[in-house]
Amino acid sequence: MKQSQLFTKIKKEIPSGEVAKNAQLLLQAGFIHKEMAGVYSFLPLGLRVIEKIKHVIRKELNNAGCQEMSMTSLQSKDIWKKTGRWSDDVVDNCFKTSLKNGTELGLAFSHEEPVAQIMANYVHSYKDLPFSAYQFQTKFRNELRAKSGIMRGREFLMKDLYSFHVDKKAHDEFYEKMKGVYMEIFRKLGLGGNTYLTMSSGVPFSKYSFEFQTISEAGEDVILFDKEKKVAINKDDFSDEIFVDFGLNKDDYVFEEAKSIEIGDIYSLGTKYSEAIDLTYADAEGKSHPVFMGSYGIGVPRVMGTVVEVYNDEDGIIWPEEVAPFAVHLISLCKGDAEKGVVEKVYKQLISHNIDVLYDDRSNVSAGQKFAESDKIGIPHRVIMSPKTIANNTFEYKKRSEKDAKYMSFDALLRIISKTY
RNA sequence: CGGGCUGUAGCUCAGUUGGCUAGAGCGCCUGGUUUGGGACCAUGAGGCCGUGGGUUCAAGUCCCACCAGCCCGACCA
Repeated sequence: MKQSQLFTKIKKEIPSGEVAKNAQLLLQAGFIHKEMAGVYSFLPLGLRVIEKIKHVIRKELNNAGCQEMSMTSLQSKDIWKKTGRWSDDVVDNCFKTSLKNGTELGLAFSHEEPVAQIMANYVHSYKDLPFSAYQFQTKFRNELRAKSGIMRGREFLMKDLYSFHVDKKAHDEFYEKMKGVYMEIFRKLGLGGNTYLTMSSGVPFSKYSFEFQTISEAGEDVILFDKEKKVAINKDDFSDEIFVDFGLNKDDYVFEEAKSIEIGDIYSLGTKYSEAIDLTYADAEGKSHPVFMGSYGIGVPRVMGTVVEVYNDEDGIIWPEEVAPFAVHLISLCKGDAEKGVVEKVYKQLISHNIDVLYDDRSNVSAGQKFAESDKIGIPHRVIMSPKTIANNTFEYKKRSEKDAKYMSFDALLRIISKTY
């Protein structure tokens, strides 16, 4: 894409009214627009990042045999009444509205009930199990207080996966597998190094669950973790009891304490929802049993915000390659028509190699401004073309994460850039 | 939902004990000089001073209410 066509602009000042670093950097560089507290629109650059994150998640889940679907945000209160979650005393962050005729509706904050309701139409026999289905879908949560930029929104895109098994044993096997799948997702998203599978207290219907916590000062949680052994426990749940329950010896570990961001969670739901919704199957003897369920969430904007919190410097964002809005920022410092033509050709050549490239073709902007803005956007690879480099028949390449540039041939450049694509 | 802070130009902000026609920087328009780390000169446009009420000869400034934003706390399936 040509930068002259991009309607967003990079702002010089940090927007006021945001303390969260992720929101500051993303607003400043034109990735997002704030509609109201906790509600953000995604502009072209921001949407590209969202799509990249979705792509990584989708690929891993599909590989794991999960099926993608899409459920609705509008839900009738009846199914939530079945599980008691319509009551404000049970779930206090549900947005509620109504039809013209007065029928009450809720905006889905999660989809355990709807998905169980749907599956009740298709699951009748043990032969229909197991399976798992997920979606990327907007969730609405009436948080008492929005904070942390895009990391705790009132409206946000969530990947929610639900699993369906005949019994706990079959479920547990899948649950264990998902731990690995999730870690692989976060590794691919660039968060592997400082993300910990963390033991935590569960939802009311299972004593414990696991969270994926990324170490960051911007976090709202605190975990105790053993760096070497990769064991972590949410500070809220750190007790002798948890060690006993997991069969671990507390003395085997050296725990550090750090603030962290919960970027994912996986829950064993048991039969709570299937019993309430009447999602049952017949076993080989014809006896009826409730389906054993699990749910597995990743907040997509929260992952995006976390990446920004983890990867930035005083000049702006530094996107990991897997989630960067573009792979290459091609910056032209040329003014003459002939030289501009050369850059244009390189731009097209990169595209023909299937490389996402943002081409700063603006001719009325100073070099310094282009560099400063490029740093803010944070595209991992930068290629600079100037009359000098063209005359020398060389390409100037600089990584966003490094200070110094290198000069190389087009082929060498291509090798570096296309390594991850 | 409790406590605190803040709403003035597109953005970041200044605006004195209430006092004339509302200020700066950035951004934007126009013209010119520039071009390797947010260049410079000149010119111009741009305001319901969050909303409503009140006090006053006079309100951006004081008072009340409401709305919105931020922070701390509580909350976070």
